[in-house]
Amino acid sequence: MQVKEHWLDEFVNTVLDRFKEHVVASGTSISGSAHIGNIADPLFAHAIAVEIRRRGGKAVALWVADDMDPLDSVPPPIPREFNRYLGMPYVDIPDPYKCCRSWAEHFTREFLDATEKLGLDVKYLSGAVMYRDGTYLPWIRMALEKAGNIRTILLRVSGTSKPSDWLPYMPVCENCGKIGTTYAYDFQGDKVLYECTMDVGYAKGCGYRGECDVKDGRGKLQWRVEWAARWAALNVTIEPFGKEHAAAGGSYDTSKVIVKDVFNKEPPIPLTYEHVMINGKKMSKSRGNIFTPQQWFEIAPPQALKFFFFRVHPMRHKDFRVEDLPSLMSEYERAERIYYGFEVVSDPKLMALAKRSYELSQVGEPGNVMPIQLPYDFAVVLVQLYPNISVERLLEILRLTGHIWREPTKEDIDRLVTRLNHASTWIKKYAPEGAKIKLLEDPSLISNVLSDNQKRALIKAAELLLEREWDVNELNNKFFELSRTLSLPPHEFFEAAYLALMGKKSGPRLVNFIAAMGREKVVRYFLAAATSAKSG
RNA sequence: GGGCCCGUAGCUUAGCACGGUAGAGCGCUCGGCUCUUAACCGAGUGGUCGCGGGUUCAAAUCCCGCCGGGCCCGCCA
Repeated sequence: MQVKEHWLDEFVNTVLDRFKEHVVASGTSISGSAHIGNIADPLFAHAIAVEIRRRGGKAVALWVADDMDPLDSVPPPIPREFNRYLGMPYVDIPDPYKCCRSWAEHFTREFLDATEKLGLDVKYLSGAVMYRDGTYLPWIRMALEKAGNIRTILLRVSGTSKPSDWLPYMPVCENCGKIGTTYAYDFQGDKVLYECTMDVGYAKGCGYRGECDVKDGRGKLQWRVEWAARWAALNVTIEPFGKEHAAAGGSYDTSKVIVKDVFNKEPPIPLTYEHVMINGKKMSKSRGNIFTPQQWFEIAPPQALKFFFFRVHPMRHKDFRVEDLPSLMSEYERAERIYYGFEVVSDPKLMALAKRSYELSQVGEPGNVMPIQLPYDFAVVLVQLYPNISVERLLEILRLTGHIWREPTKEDIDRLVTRLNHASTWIKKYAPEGAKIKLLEDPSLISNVLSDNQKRALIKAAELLLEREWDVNELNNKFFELSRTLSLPPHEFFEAAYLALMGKKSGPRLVNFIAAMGREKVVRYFLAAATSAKSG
């Protein structure tokens, strides 16, 4: 039986069967801060291109910023004053954060910053620039000439009926600057006649009538025509896109007919994917219900975000729950161990898939030696026990716990420190209560669940702690001795200690915990838990 | 009105294109590490594969129909 290939490799098999040279396009609307789901487009485009090249084909990956689109809602936290720009193209709207020349530039930079961190080698193109520099010009002219044909296609494929004078071009209104509200009804040569009279819900036309020269780049093609024009202009052969475009009668269905019948070119091979949801709900820029790559990079490395996408088939639903990040991270760490042969999986298929998912998730080539791992969930405990832990102390602990199996390099140490920072941010911003190490407010309340023997042990332990500062291993031995002296099974002593401190039966290694808390404070907790029952 | 995806152990899921004894991880339980405690190791535990039909010697897998969950298109991109 043949080993099942990773879905990406299977996809590349099918595209290489068609031809050996490819242009892989992707595109994103610049409607605000991107969310992690928007990364799928350039991520897949890049990975496909890399794999085609690896197999001896030719491929380039593109990412187009759809920056001529009209603003149709102002996403939080951008102030409501920006409602006055509704209907205008993103390139003409000021930057809400005032650091860039325009809205488009700001959010494009933000997006490119994320693709760079993810190591995505995608060629950046701007829609607005392509309208200005003539890239789209031949296709705009053709679309105007064959507008009747396009109207027929829209009606037949998507059931959208347009008036008989409708043209697939949206000029920017010279008077009010809006692009979403203009209606182009006639043209002579490159001059398009329009009236700014449309009411599109989020914006209303100003009533101005004018004309616009398509060579000036002050306008855009209607989306489904634009998409087809982009394929034609850039010779796109492959494009990943979200399933909203893939529905029957949706934009892919329509654009593929337009590109064939109107532009006389072939549509790209699609790779459709399901959207990423957050906490079981759809991410929506306009509702502000998003998780951004920037937020991701505060709590986890870029490789893990890539892994999130590559580990499952793109058509599967993916739900990101930030409180479950540690389990995603441990899956990633496991894939890393499998990749480097430190862990063996009995099923060769699973093993191959884990390796390949790991490999695809790297930024650049994977290193020769496995990085020293600090499991995310362990990091979460460490940062809570030792909020300001030094590198020396960290290495000492990791040596004790067996995580360090070779001399750490500078890169290893950087990764470990980054991991601690990530874990610490995660704890502060997103951790569920269960992951937090929290001391009891009133340890005396716990006394009624403790046995007399457990209370005696806590008192003895408190006395021990008062004696002097102990070495952690020494203290650990003392705790075992103490339990035996009282004929108390050691685990009952430890349970009592955790109950007294946090109201739970287990916790991080007790002696470390005590060292982090400070012994005086621990003594107070132990005594309170052990004594108050008699008085109350 | 139309389309897509998902439903497999308490949880997360692999397997489904090409039918052949349901497989992991987490959790849980127990044990080990002459002393263990949110770190390490081992074992055990656990599934009417959403439901009902059909095809077949044989169905988680193929076909039809339902149910439940989610998303999308039909307005704009």
